Amino acid sequence: MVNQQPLDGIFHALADPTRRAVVHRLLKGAAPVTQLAGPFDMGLPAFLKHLAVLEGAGLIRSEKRGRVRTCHIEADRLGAAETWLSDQRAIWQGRADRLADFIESQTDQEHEI
Amino acid sequence: MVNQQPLDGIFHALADPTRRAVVHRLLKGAAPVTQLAGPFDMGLPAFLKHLAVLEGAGLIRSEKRGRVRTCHIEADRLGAAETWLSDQRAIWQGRADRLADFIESQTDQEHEI
DNA sequence: TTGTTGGTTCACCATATGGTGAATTATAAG
DNA sequence: CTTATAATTCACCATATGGTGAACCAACAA
Repeated sequence: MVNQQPLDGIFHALADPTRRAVVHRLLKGAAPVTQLAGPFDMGLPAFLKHLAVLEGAGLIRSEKRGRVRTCHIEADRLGAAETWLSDQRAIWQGRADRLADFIESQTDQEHEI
Repeated sequence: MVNQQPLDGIFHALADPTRRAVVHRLLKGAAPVTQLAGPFDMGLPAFLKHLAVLEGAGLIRSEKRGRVRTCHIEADRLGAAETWLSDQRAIWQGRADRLADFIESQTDQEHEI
C-alpha cells in the first residue's frame, strides 16, 4: 500500500469500535491515557497502539506532563471525513438520472418474478 | 476482531483510495465490473476483492445478467457514516466547556517558555 | 464449433493489524 | 530511600489485508 492520503488514515482510524469510542469520549473533554483505557478489555500496550493510530491520523493530539500523557481531540480532522461524505452525497443528489437506477432494479426484479 | 458493527465495515471500506474511487464513480451511475476496474493498476482478482469489501459493507449492490455483473451504489449506507460523524460534531459543538481545552493547551505552552 | 470476452476461483505471498505478557523507565508519594 | 503509579518498549503470535499469476467457467459472436 503505497498511497497514504489523509482520508485513508482517518477512515481507517474510525473503522474500529474502540477507536470510535475513544473519539466519542474525548469529544467531551481531554483525558489521560490510563483513564481513557479504563473501559476497554485489553492491555495497555494494545490500547496504546489504538491511540497511536488515532494520533497518526491526526484525530487526536497528546502531551506529556510529568508521567501522565493527556489526550485531546482534534475535531477538525473529523470534518475532513464529513466533508468527503457530504461531497459524495452532493454528487448523488445532483444526479439528473437517478431514476434510471430505480427502473433498472425494477426490471431485474421482474425477471425474478 | 470479534466485533462487526455496521460502521466498522463502512469506515473500513472507505479507508482505501481504490474503493473510495469506485464509490465516487458509481455515484454517477451503475457500471459493469470490467469497466469499473479499467482505471486501476491491478489485476481483476485484486479488484474483485475490493468490490467484495464494498458489497460486504453494503455500500454497493450487484446483479449479474448474462455474463456481465453490474454494480450499483447503495447511497443510504454512506448516510450511516455521515450520521455518525455529524452526531460527533454535534457533541463537540454542544460542549459548554470547550474553552477549557484551549486554556489547558496555553498553560502547557507557558511551561515550555 | 471455435474463439473471445467477462468474471470467477485458487493457491500463494508479503506485510499490516490487533492482541499478548514481561521487562523497563520515569515520576510521584510515603 | 523505597515503593507505587503511568506509561513505554520489546519480542512474539494469529489472523486479516491486498496483491499476484494461472487455471477455469459461462455466455456471446463468428
